[in-house]
Amino acid sequence: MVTIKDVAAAAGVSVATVSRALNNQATVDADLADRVRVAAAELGYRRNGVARSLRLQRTDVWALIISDIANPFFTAVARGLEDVAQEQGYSVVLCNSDEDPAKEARYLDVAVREQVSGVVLSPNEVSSDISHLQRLGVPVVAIDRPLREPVDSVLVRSAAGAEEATAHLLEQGWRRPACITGPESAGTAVQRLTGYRRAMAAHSSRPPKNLVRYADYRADRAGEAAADLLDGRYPPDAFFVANSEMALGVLEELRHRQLLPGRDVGLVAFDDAPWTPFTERPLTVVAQPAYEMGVLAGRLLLDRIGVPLDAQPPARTRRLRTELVVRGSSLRG
Amino acid sequence: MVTIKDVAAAAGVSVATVSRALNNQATVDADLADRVRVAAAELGYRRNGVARSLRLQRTDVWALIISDIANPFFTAVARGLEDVAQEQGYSVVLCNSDEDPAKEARYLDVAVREQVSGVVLSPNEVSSDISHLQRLGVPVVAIDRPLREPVDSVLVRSAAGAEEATAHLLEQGWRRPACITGPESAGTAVQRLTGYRRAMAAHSSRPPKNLVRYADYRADRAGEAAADLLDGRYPPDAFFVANSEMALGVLEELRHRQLLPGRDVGLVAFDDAPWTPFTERPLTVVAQPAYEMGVLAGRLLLDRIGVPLDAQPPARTRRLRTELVVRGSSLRG
DNA sequence: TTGTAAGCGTTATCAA
DNA sequence: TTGATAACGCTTACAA
Repeated sequence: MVTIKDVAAAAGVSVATVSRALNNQATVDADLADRVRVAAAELGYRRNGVARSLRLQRTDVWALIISDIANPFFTAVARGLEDVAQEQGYSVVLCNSDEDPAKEARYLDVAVREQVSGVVLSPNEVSSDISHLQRLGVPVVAIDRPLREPVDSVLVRSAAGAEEATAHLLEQGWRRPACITGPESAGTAVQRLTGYRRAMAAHSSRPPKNLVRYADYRADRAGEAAADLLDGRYPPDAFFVANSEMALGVLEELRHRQLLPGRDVGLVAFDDAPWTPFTERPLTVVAQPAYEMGVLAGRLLLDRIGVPLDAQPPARTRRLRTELVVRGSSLRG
Repeated sequence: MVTIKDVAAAAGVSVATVSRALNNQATVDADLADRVRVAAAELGYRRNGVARSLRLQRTDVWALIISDIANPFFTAVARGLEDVAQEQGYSVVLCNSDEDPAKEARYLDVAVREQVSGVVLSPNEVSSDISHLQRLGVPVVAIDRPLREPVDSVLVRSAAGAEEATAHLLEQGWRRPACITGPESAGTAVQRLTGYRRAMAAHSSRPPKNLVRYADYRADRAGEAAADLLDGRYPPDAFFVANSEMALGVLEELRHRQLLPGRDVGLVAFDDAPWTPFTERPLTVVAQPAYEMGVLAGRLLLDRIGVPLDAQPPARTRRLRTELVVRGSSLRG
């Protein structure tokens, strides 16, 4: 490995001068600086980031810990965050907790150990433990899902979006829309259910019962939930599904039963995805500004990095609006 | 920050003993080890991975640098790699090069600087520069796309898969299947085109011309390519598309023209995705064993990590078979 | 079995 | 403006 020492020897200067030259410090003579840069290039020197981090007690790395890498929502968030990061000289490393609290804890630990300078987290549970990061003063931004701890958060108005979606189904004339939501431990799942319930209550003083199922945000469990609902005593005639991945499971079950969305049943999914316009009946969705959320999270991080603990602003929460995109699957006939 | 020194003081031992105890070395007295562990837990000590890496000249981190995070193929690869890594005590950090050679170079540099102990890369170009990693003895595995340098590789039999897909279209009675492939710089794009050409040549001694377009593996460019083909003098009656993301662009263009796959045109995409069974006519695809590829890449990495340079095996290439999954979009009528 | 101390590669302080 | 040197937190000879 070529170290700063080798460069110093080659350029005939001290290691201190090399360090200063390579970090573009103004106090170094232009000629010397050139000589150093030439020597570094010739030797193929690359700064050892580990040593640098140890000395500086910080890195130029942010961690983005997401709960499902296969979910296009999170990949769009990642893009947004990364664009802000790159612009400011940070790198983003992505960690996939896979909806598994143990994996999430592992990656939070990695973030501490590797001294990342900021963490964006979509917590699996509102109770996820970020105390260690907080104690070290590493800024944390919760994204998509709320955290019990008071930290900066970028959320969507889930309840409002869910309410709008459910109201839309009712307006279309569907009588018994069911709700398939995520796990009870996820704040978003609860909020989307709340929105659904609000719309149902607003539409009728005695809303139908037993039309709610908790799945785990995964396709197959959502398919089972749909089957269970359809086999019930008073089956639903429409579905509000709390994310697009679960919509795939529901679509499979409906196809299996030869029920066509937009004709035999109504269907709206929370969360857009690239494929949603191309299902047999294009899918009506509640779109989230995922990319913007990533950008916003990055900005919140930047606001805190390098700011002393006593000058940190209080925790801020940004709640972004969703947009109902009506396509075919929610219409009647 | 709580350091090993604080733990030593609290436990009344030396830092060396703390280090040994926390690394489960056999040579340390059981009682003492317990005392150390208790002290560490009470103080909330976490080992500083940066300092450790500097001393050991290695980390427990692998980098996976992929060319498109929104592509489900790569997310499945990531899952496979991660499962192997976790099992062996490594963490995987994901970097998204976004089909941009500059970003890729940036992340390769980050990998060097941060001293990751292994890199899995889906190169944007066959000429991607990994020389620095090689010089340092950091094992590299190329995945999905070949690299000019001799490194371990996990590829699929792209040409064979493409040939099978195209032959299937021809067998179904489509006369003029077009090929929309990826950028010329990507090895996979070239191979898939080769397979297409092979099938066309095998089927007819004078295969139709001007039916090939290079897009960049992105949906919108593929849509434009489809439009261009359909507006040509002798338009195609079927499409072989080199990945599933581009299939979305083609689907959009077809819908725009009210052409239904499986009735008015034939359509096969290389690369499966979760949504492919749910398009208006379920999409026929060439499925790749993405998860297994990730697992394999991890195993190849493990074979080299910690092995001295002179004991390293020669570069190995694994070529995995694809599977043609016939659904509706390639059928006729 | 335990402790002392050197050293990983860098940056920052201080003196020249 | 430059150089010598200490320090970041850890692991590991080597000594006791």
